[in-house]
Amino acid sequence: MLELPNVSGLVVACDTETSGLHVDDGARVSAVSIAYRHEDKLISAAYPFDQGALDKIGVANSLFDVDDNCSEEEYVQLIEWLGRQRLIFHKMYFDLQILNKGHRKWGHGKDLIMQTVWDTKLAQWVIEPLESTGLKETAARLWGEDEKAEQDALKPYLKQNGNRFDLVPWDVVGPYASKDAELTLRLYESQQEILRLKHDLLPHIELEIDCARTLTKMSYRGIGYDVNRSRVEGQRAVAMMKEVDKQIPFPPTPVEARKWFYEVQEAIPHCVTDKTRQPSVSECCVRSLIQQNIPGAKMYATRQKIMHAIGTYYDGFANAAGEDGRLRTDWKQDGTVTMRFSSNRVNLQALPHDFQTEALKGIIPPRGLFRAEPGWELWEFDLAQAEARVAAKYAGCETWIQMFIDGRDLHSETSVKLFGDAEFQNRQVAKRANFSLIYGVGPATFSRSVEKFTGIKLLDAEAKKIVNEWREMYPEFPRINRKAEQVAERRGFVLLADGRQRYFKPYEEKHKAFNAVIQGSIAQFVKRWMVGIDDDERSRVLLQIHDSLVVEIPEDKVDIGTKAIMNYGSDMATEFFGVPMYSESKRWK
DNA sequence: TGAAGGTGCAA
DNA sequence: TATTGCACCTTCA
Repeated sequence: MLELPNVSGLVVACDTETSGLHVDDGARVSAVSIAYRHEDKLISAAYPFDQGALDKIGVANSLFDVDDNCSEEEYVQLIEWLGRQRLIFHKMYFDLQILNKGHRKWGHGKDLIMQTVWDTKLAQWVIEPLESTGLKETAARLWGEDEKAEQDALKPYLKQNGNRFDLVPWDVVGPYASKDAELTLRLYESQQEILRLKHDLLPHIELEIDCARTLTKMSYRGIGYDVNRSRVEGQRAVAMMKEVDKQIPFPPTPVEARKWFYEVQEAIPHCVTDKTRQPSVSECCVRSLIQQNIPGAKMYATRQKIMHAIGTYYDGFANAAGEDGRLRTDWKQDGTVTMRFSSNRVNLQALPHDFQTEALKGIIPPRGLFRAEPGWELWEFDLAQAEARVAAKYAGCETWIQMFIDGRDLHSETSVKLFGDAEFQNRQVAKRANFSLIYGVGPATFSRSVEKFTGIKLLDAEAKKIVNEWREMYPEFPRINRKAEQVAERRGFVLLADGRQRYFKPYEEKHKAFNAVIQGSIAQFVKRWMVGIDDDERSRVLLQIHDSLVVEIPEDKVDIGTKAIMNYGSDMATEFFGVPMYSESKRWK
């Protein structure tokens, strides 16, 4: 059995080595290392449990190629012992998921969320937001630790094994394996020292750690997805695409499309590509080709939509789903400049609205393939007009604030002021103006935004006129944009609603400072909302989509549950931002 | 075969 | 001077 002190409540830094990067791609524990202080000594140890994987390779090469992995009993002993300590990880989100899945052969998954008290990666991100938060990079920066010996020793093995740490023999990695747990413990201790002086950072770290707990639970859960149906609908989409291709008078690739549209048909390019400045065949450009009655344009646009849906959703999601038929995104919590989370592996923060897949007639749209747990329902909660309300507050725009207090319609009123009425199209343009001009955009970008979202083409003079009139109507926004830019320039950061600092890199453009305040403040709020409503019995948060939350609620508690979540969000947001905020809900089905 | 570019999705 | 984020496909070195 392993030699572990028979005590509880020790601060233990823990690190896992694994066979991959995501549980649904088969990642499991291959080794566990720990570091702690006991009786004034720093003790560290590393235990292999599935290292070298002799049974995978199948053949022992020499008398010394023995299986030096620890036993199943020792695995259980270690996990139970960890369950009695106070744990620290450098990215708890990852290790907790791995430990919750357990060993490749033995299982013994254990949820250690409540035992986890600190995350050195999250803390490091809050303390030094512009530096790398990698463990080795941070150690090198703080203490001049050099990892060269380790790199040199492991490189040939990793190269041979496709970067699989778990396939490197234990006699090679073993000596280095406990290093990360040791570094994590030392980093924790140094962070505690720093926070004694910068104690105002602690609440921000605690919020991030709370979020990590919820994000970890969200990843344990995943979200129900109808994998079989996804494949069936995907096949129907493929058949549909083949039919479409028959009607396209050129091989349906971007290069051939470009040739056909702009050389053979001599169409007028609507816009050019970013880097190479070629005539573009993107959706907005093809829309202009359709208006020019260029043959093949309509069908090419349809093809692009269908192909994107197949690759990203119907096939992509089906391939990424876990064995339990649930989709698990890989949440990235730190590192975004916006303070937002991001969704990786499968991007569940960019699910198409049904109107995007209207070209796929008779095929179930991607959102229709998500499934609630039997006895539960899926609901989405969002903050209505969050950016406009928060921006009005920080710009000090009384006109807007009063509208929100009175419950009047912002876009209609802007439309009336700009165009004399709130007819559908005018209101749409006014809405785009309100969305984009609060951040100080110019006529060109405004015009593009209007065209993208409404299909309405404005003449340059018209766009310029609207922008100028809008700025005169709501002068608080141009002013606050200039002010925010100056603050960012002078201090190197702007403050968000909760006091979190959003730093700018030296070379970073500062004109986006006001945008950063609004986006960042909303992100910080939604973190609190998410953490506050997450509960395994009454309302499980499954997704966070920047200003909205997708939540699973028991059928018999839907009425109280949805009301409670909305009231909680509305009240907390109104208090948080000091302007009337409210949340809306709609069922996902 | 990997990087870069283009495209499309979300907020 | 809108901003930010991610995945898939094609092209090209």
